[in-house]
Amino acid sequence: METDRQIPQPSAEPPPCGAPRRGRPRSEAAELAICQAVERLMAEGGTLADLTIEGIAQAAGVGKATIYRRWPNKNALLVDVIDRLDEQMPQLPGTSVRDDLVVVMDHMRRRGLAKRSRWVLRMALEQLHSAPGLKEAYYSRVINPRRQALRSLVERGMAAGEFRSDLDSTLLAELFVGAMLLRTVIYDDATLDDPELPAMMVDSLLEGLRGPAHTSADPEPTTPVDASVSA
Amino acid sequence: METDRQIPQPSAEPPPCGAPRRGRPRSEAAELAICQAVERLMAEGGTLADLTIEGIAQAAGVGKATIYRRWPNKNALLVDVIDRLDEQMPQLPGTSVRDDLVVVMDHMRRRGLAKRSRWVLRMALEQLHSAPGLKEAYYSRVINPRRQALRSLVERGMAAGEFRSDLDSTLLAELFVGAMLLRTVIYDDATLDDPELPAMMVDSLLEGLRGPAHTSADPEPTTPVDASVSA
DNA sequence: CCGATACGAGACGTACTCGTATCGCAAATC
DNA sequence: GATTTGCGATACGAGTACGTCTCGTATCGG
Repeated sequence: METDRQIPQPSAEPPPCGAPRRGRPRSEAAELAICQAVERLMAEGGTLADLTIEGIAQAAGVGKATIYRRWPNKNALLVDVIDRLDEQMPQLPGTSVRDDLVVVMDHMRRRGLAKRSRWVLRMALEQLHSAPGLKEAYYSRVINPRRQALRSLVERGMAAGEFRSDLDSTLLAELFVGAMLLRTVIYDDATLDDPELPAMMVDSLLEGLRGPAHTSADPEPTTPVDASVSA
Repeated sequence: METDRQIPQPSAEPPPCGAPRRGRPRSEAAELAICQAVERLMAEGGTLADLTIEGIAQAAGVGKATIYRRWPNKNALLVDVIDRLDEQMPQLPGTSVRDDLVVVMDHMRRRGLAKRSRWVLRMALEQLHSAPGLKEAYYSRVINPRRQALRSLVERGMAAGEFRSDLDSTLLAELFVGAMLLRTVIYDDATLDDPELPAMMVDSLLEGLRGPAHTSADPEPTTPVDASVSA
């Protein structure tokens, strides 16, 4: 149990006020090289345990002491790197919310293809890869049977005419369960207590999420503010 | 010591055929206790690294040798436990595919509430907890800003009438991006190459996933059918 | 020039875990 | 009863990583 010791101040940001820092100043290049090395190693995949201090130091061409002079421990370094991540949002066209949404989701799609992004979540799942066979066992035993069963159910619905049949059954299944898995796995702060949630999700998806705007007359009193705030 | 004869296979399942197994037989209770201890420790959370052999042995009240007599290493034990998991599907009412789907998703919801289930995925995310602050930094820096931005976008669409406004904006946002996150994070074998995927997802969700079955005879595919189906 | 600090490199101690080996004892077959 | 195997407990070696410390060198202020 290592508690994060706060030794006086090996802090990342030495206070520029007060004494003008006698002696050799800290190399800004080293600090940059460390952070960039961490990001590079993150992009290469691997689990949290694979990100060793010595590996980071070597990748950055830096001694370990140079790292520990700036961050009290490995954890603080990683948190700091994550915190400095400049997660840029995609440029939204602003023509319609539907178009903006498509852009956002295409951004997600492309980032899903890139290794570097979503490292934290990917790292978590990559941990399964460090235990050979565990991932395969879990997927073949738990994940895939459920996917298959769900796909069969969806295909039954398509054959019965309850569901649209012009979409891929796999995609249709994912559209149905995606939000639920999101809540149960990733958004761990989201509430799951409402027993009406599944029915609401299914019926909303069946009915469609479109509003009345695509028709001409719309005397809706809610004053649609459609200012192009997409910046 | 002549090591040639002994122990070619410490396999988990000693072949019951052939010789009737001289000496003391293996305790079936020990095997059960081991598996149950693993499942219990899984339920308690923690990462893959927290599941140590000695911890398992102690939790099971068993010596380490008893474990290694049955499984060649820790990984095989875990894979075996995962593989023996009796993942039962929920009983489907079968009245309609929609009702079945609601049951399936409610099953997911309830399992999401239970700690024990989905251990492998949870364990992966729990790894973030082993690095204090990392999860918080990632969520506050990456996940939550995107959630917030997406929610603002959805609310803009609701205000503009493009989207339904009778649903919670958070839920609406999750319905839109759920499937995409599913593919980018969990279903890593799913393809993301199709650049039309986001538009197809968004438009399908807007249009609704219902088929023509609930009406008598109207196979028109494009006209949005708006039956009065209030939940 | 001098003290102070930073640098890269790497040795070092600590702690943890895996997987093996050993030690009495227990439970089965021969 | 002798032998063989399993049992829990635990010592052991090997490996890994963290975080500290030392060494010789480099760079700052004074």
